Amino acid sequence: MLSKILGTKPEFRTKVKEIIGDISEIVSSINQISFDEQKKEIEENYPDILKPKEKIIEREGLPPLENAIQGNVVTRFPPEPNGYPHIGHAKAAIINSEYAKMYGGKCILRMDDTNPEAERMEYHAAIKVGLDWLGIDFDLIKNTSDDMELFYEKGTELINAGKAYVCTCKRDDISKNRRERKECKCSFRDITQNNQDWKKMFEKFKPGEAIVRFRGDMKSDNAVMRDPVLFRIIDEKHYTKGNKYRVWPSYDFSVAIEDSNDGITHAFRSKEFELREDLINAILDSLGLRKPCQGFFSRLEFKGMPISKRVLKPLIEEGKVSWYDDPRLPTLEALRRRGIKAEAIKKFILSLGLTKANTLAPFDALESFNRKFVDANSIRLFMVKNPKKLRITGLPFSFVDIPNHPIKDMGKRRVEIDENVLIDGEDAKNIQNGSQIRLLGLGNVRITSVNEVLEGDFVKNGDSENISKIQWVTQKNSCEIKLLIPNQLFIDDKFNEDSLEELVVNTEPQYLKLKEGDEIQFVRFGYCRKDSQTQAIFTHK
RNA sequence: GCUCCUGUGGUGUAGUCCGGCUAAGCAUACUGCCCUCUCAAGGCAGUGAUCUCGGGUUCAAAUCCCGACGGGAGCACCA
Repeated sequence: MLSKILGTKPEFRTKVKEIIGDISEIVSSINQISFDEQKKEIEENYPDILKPKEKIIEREGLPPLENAIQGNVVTRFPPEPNGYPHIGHAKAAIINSEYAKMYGGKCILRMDDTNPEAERMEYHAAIKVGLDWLGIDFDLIKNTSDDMELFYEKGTELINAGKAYVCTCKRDDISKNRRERKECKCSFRDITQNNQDWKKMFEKFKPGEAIVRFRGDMKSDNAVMRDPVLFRIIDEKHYTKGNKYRVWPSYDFSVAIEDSNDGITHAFRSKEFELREDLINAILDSLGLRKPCQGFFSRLEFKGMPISKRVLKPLIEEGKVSWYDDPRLPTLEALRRRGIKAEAIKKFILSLGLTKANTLAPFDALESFNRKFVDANSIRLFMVKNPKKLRITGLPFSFVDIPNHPIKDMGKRRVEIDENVLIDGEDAKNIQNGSQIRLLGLGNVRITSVNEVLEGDFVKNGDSENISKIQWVTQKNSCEIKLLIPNQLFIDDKFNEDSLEELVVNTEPQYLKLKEGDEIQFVRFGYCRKDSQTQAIFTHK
């Protein structure tokens, strides 16, 4: 009661002590009155109270950005072309591009390709295809490696300012010193010496012999601040730049420079980069460059659907999973092939919000969004598993026209029929002799025999209430296809041997007329996507 | 081990910064009803959280403070 008053009338908050007495007096006097009388009093004089509460209007999309000016927001998505894009990439790309859209700004796609050992054109292309499919438009597409001269220039600047130095220590010693928070001897070399060594890195030094380190703080609690690497030597051929460069900037350095240089105002990336925020700011501060606002979000993974290359690669090598587009995987290609729509992914990801709490989303949340997109456009087709023969006598017609969709006008299809049809084995089990069944779109049949082949008589104008209604296909014209049903890949960290069911099923000849990639709903079974003339993949119920 | 992040119904989240009009909104899942020649979609209703736990501050705490516990990440010449 008190809270209610203070909430509505904040001006009373300073006089809490006085009010508190008044309220308890009033409340106790009201409590003297019986409930019915109270109710009557309210109904007569204060009917407003009885009205249901207004629904709180839910905020659409992402939470507002700090320091954002309409029209001036620039975001970016910087994937490394070292693997196939997956749902995690989608999250980063969608969040960044949505923010740009929200504020009428721009979004940049920047291929973060500064490790020639890992990058490949194949991945670069796959990322582009994936983003294209997601329907994300970028205002600018570039590669980090396009700015190598800029990195060298800024690196030189840091060395000349005494804010970076060349370190020639062994790798193990460097990490030992980091752990012990000790400076190494290279840290004390003068600027002239550093400049000479810096030049030598482009020619004389071998990979691993020298690196450029940022002068951070070896005593810092944040381990990434302990004189991190800015440049290292890699002689591997780069997939677009060839052998033009061999001194490559590290992630922290290139991101800092690029974000600042590209005019990025807001940079969102996943949580594992959180410790780098201080470093990036420190680098930009020591160069006197503008800093973007950084934001972080949790990684997105589905239960039992690993994203990491470390897990996926062996599965592919061992043949446990066919390829990166295997419908059990969370890669964009696999999701697409399985029948998940880009719009559904987008809605789903936005529904997860910008939390930093670990998210292990259940796949059914995505399915639910997808179902809404897919339902209206999916042609309904009959399909039977474990077919059981049914012979119908007294069939009065040789074809039926069946609507392609129960609500939406998607036309009808003509199905030629004769007395021999197939029904689903599961349905056949439940049929009793003498009972009636309804063959959807056809009519009722009274079962007269339940032997190896079911037999029945056609019933004209049969009642459809309280009768099981089942799908069917003809024996003569039905087509056999393979149906792939993806299940959870891992159960409790162990590969699920039954993660991909393969069924041979019979469906209508209409299937062959559909385009590859069309989403269909096999009636009473679920949504599936046509993968080829001979194969369909189960999307979800 | 050290450092950082995080903890709201079965699940995913909103609210937490600036304590009060909310014993907590939405989605999903589940249940029931309506619609229906599908076990889909759509419509309606319902179950379900004392906001990880324990202290503290306050007239008032999911919201602030302290502590514990659980989960995750970083400690690479990968990004």
